Amino acid sequence: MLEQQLTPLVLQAVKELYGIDANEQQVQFQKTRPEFEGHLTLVVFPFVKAARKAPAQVAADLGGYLHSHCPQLIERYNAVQGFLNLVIADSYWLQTLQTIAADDNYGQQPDRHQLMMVEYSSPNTNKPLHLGHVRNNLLGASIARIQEANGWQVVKTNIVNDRGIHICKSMLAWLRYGNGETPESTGKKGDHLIGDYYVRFDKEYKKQIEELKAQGMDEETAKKEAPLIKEAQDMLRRWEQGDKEIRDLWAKMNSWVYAGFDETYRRMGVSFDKIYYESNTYLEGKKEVERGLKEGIFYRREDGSVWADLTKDGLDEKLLLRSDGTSVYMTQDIGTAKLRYTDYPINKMVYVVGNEQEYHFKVLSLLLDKLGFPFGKELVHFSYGMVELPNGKMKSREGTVVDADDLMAGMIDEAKELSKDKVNTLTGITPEEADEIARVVGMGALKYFILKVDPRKNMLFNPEESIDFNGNTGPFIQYTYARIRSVLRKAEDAGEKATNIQTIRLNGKELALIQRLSEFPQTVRQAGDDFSPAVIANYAYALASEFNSFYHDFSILGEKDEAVRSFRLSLSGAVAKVLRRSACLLGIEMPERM
RNA sequence: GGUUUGGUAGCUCAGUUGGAUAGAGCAACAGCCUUCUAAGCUGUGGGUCGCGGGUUCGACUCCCGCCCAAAUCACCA
Repeated sequence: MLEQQLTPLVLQAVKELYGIDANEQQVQFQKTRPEFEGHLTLVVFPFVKAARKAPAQVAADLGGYLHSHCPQLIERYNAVQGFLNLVIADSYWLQTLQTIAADDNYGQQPDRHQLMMVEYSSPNTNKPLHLGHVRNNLLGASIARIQEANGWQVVKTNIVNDRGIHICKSMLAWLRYGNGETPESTGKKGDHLIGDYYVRFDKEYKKQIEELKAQGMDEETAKKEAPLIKEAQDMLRRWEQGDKEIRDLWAKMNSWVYAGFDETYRRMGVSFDKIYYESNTYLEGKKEVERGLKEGIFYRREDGSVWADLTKDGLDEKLLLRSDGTSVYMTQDIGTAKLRYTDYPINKMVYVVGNEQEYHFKVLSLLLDKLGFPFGKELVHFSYGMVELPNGKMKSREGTVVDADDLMAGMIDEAKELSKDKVNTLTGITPEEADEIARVVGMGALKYFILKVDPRKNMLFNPEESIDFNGNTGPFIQYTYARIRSVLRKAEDAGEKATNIQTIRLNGKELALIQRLSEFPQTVRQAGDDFSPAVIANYAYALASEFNSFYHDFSILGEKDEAVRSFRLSLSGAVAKVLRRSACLLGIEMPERM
């Protein structure tokens, strides 16, 4: 890398010119701002005091030194105040492009020989996926790809919350009001069908509460005493006891939901290597808690409930088993962790879970550590922000959720509508291809929209305003790619070749593109270190944007000079490759035409 | 109340160990298709970087105080 090449020379320069023993930290390079001439800028302020000279003088001195010691690399320089702008020779950039073009895995970091498990999605089985899950799934899938690019071996996992009071509510409502409806009989996706009964339960439950209140009961008591909730709780108890009738119903309804989820995951383009079910892990969690109890890590209260005392760690006391012996969320997570580490040699565990659960994961980390799991302390809670609607948070019971299936279908419809005139002008296009383009572009718009924002921040989604297809969007990047592909196809037809050209003069836009391309590996590393697909999205946008500007100003195939034409083909090919790779890290597909 | 996170253009967002005159997109306005795909390109307007102090050659960035918003502190998940 350029900076690494120049740093020792700068250290040598300050030593010789001023007698300063500087360290690498003080050698600060940054990309030259567009309003100045140059590509790389050395910030000389760190040396100004010790040099006892004006900043502009130091910059000029260092410029002269670097230029005379490395004329083949540094063609010119200019000093503006404390900034030394270096003009790097074309030959360096041409060589850089050559290296990039020849590398089929450009950006891929060396193998770490370590395994990272990424948990994401983690749905409840009582309702369909909504926009919040979409953010989770897209982030999880993207992070998995980004960490693979950073040399990790990645196992994607999903913990399905398939048991508990929530699913009992749906089951009960279905038994009472369902008349034996099935996905087949209604033509509804299974997850939506179950979700409808979850909503139905809530409606009837509220009705009962109101009736009880009308009879003079206070709200708190009414919520506990309503027959429906008591029945649901009874159902949960029977489930835990293994009541065959309840278990059969539960299995049937969950299977409907899974078929629905599979469909949604498929459309979303996310997948898992291993799926865990809470109904299988909660007992394991209980065992671990019992062990902790025996070993004196936890304690039992008089009512029989089991607790962990975390006051010494600056946290509170945490419940692990209820007084009736049933498990809570934490118990289940402990069990799931145990099973996972028996199944895989995990070096790092990552949980993609919303920031509302930060406290939970702080506690989980501590508890796993206390229980003697080596991975406890280092678990990563990849905590992302909520998706908010203009009038606040989404609430499934209040019907203010944006459904995942509806959202995806809407995006694809919109892409189809928008592209109708355009796509039909493409030669030899079939209706199937046109549909496929609409699907890829619609999903690309949705994915980019969600992934381009910093995961840690809450983000706003306004259902009234459609997601853009112009500007800083997924389709912008896809379109740039499709245009390049079109040019490359034409070049191939004409027998044009991208060859290794080392002798031409570069224009500013070509040079900016090569420099941008050269930043890809560090961008991948940063995205991995920060767990941020947004870093990749921003990079891809900058690259596409710069290419479009170049494409507008210069002809590739129409260029008279054969060497330049060949170089531009090579450059365009490299841009397409890196755009594709970036999009892939985001889980965005690229159309060959659009 | 404690803890955590955030507050940048009308709106949605970038701004990576502190660096030059804080950037994009959308929306508005004005241009550019007989030339490799106009989902594109070029330009104009739009800012007290929540407020006030401090640290220093230099602060959107670091520190302190305050204001606002969100999350969390459950025998919920």
